[in-house]
Amino acid sequence: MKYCSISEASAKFNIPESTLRYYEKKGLLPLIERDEAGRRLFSEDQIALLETVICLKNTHMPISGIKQYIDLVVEGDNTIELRLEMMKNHRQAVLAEISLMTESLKGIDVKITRYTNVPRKEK
Amino acid sequence: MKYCSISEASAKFNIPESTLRYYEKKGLLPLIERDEAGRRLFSEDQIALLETVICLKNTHMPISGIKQYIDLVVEGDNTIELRLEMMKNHRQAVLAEISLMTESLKGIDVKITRYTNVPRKEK
DNA sequence: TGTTGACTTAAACCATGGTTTAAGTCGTAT
DNA sequence: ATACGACTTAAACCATGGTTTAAGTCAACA
Repeated sequence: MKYCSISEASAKFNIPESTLRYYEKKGLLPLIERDEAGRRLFSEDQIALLETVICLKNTHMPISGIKQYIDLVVEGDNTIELRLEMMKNHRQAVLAEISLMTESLKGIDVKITRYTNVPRKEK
Repeated sequence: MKYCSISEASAKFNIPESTLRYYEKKGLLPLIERDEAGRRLFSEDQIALLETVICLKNTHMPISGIKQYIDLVVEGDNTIELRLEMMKNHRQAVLAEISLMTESLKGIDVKITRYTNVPRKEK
């Protein structure tokens, strides 16, 4: 296995090192190994987990929710049902949010149209 | 013109009264009239403006940005170009965010598929 | 050997977006 | 008259999601 340092992980995902440390402290990145000097070593599994964390973060799952999910992952295969439920629920929430944004975007487009077609002295 | 009270506005958009007061204080709802007793009166124009505020909020424009926009609206017709620019920029930001969410949703769907097809004792 | 750069920690700090509280003022129904 | 519900204010409070700071350790290079 290849390991990477915090600076490499930071560069890879374009996330500040401070944020990665914060995530670890919050339990989003458990089981991170250290070298003899106490420096974090991200295994490939950790990187994959980080990718999942980022995916959940991008879809606006709160940190507490991500932690719940990660805790289930760590707990092992007998939590797969629960994880499935979580992901299904989250999926619905994400779809709802995308719908709301898409709907609200229409209001913005109306303004763009209106402001574009303002033909001199007309409201 | 019809006017409505804060409780009516609150009910209409399903937004707490405290939030409406907060928005007014932040400059998102300027020029709100009062009755003799000092109570807010939302005119139809104010309600329309509030609808815009909500639309921008739903698409994650920060309060500072919404205030900028509202300030331009209040300033009058000579700011239409600027408003158009703002809305165009915001539109791009919203599209980018929707893209990111949609893309990240794929990662979630992969998990759902994986967890759904876990056929007994297989990783 | 010493100084530089990458890392560590805990704790303090910050911005954002509200929500809650406390104290008070009205208008109206009893 | 009074008591109730709807409203007002300013200020305090809160959660979320980080970021920054201060002080220290370590490896490697000059």
